[in-house]
Amino acid sequence: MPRHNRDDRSTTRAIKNLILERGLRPGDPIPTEAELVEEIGVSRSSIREAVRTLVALDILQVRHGTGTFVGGLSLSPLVEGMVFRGVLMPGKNHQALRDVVELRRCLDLALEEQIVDALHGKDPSTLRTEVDAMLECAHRGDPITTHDRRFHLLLSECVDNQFYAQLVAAFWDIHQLVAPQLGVASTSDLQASARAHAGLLEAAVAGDSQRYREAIAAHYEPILRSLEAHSRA
Amino acid sequence: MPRHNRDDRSTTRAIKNLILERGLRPGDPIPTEAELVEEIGVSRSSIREAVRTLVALDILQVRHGTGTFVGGLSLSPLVEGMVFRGVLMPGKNHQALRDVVELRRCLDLALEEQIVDALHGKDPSTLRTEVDAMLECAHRGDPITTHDRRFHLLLSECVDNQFYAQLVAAFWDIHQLVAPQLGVASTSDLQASARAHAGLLEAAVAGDSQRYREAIAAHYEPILRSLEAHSRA
DNA sequence: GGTTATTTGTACGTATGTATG
DNA sequence: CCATACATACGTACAAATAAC
Repeated sequence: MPRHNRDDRSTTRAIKNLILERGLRPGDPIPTEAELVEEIGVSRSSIREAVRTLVALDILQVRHGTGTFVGGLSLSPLVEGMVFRGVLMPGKNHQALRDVVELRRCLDLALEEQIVDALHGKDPSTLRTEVDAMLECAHRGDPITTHDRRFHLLLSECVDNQFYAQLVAAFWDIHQLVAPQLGVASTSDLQASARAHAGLLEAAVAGDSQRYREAIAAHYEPILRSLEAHSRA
Repeated sequence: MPRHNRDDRSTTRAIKNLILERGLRPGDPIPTEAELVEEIGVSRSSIREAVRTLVALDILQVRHGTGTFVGGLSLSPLVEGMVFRGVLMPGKNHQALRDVVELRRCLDLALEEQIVDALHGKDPSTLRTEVDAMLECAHRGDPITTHDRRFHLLLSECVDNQFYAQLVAAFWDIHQLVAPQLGVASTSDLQASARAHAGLLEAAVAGDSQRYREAIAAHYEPILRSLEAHSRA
């Protein structure tokens, strides 16, 4: 009496259905592998392969020796895939990275109005803190990556769209993971970048849309220039 | 002499490195499982679990009885993850789907200039064909999904950004896969949607940015209205 | 068209590493 | 430190799909 599980798609479906039927939420534990074997009716190998698939999609998380849990449903698979694309296809001079940066810039411009509206006359201390830290780091020649990321994350939260915030984080991660191929940024680039972030915040709290759009251009100028330089090489 | 492969991360890395070192491209075959066992030095189970991970990310593709190949590096993992998010988190009235649609609209508006520039005075037959087919289908009350998708794909190719085109395709797929929860669209909605696409094309070939932006609004109006209706329910 | 070799899919058993109490 | 529960890894055998002869 052979089974007809063509591939692991049916097993992954079964696990996803199990999550839905029981109303599990991110962080909740799912049955152990042995229990899944019984409930779904396939071998342990198949369960494990299906779990791998769902872990890759951040639908599940596995803690060795502890158990398996519902994942964060983040955009991490997007990041991993795009990073690999970036290193696999360096053709046409980092076209993949350029595409990501261009799209980041487009989205920033498209949501300028919402962000300026949200920040006009506010000057939240969280954003200010990150900007000050960036200026300080750049002055010392230290990398500003952690503050840079937090700044953009905080900024993205001004828009009432969780998907947008996740995309911003994903784009930032992709950029950061692929950028090392371009070589390290100079101290002057660091300082210019820090000042660009300061300019973004200033313009937003001032409610100056025009200046905010110019600050976006200033923010991406060193990155795109670096990409241009590598295009000619 | 125990091995120190902590998890499948090292095995997936090994396979990815293999692809990079040999300069393989999407569609190229990679070694068989048995060969990978020898070359990487882990068991077949581990190889298979790593392959599952990479298949989920569309870095690999497996054909039963034939072999394993480099995948299309598409955004399919983004689609699968977001779709599951949409069905798992119906809270706040389809917030996830609304976020995706809103972002689609933002991107369309942000790239309006590039698309209008590319199409001004052109009126390409490929786009015209899809629009005519949509109008015809809507008139008969048939779904316009396939032509709708092709139209947006063709439109996205006017922008010189492969990532944008992939995102458009992914957003469309997410929308299409989650939307059935909202119930079927009426015939009048279908016809309105078909006319909206026609309006997009007309405005673009006329080089009329203002009208194009209005057409974008008309395009998303029925969708957002449907989402609103379900929010109040 | 049928046979066979190749390759992936499934199942099972066993031993080991890891976290919890 | 020990015992328990769980995930990790390995090896083997067989089933199913595909391709080539």
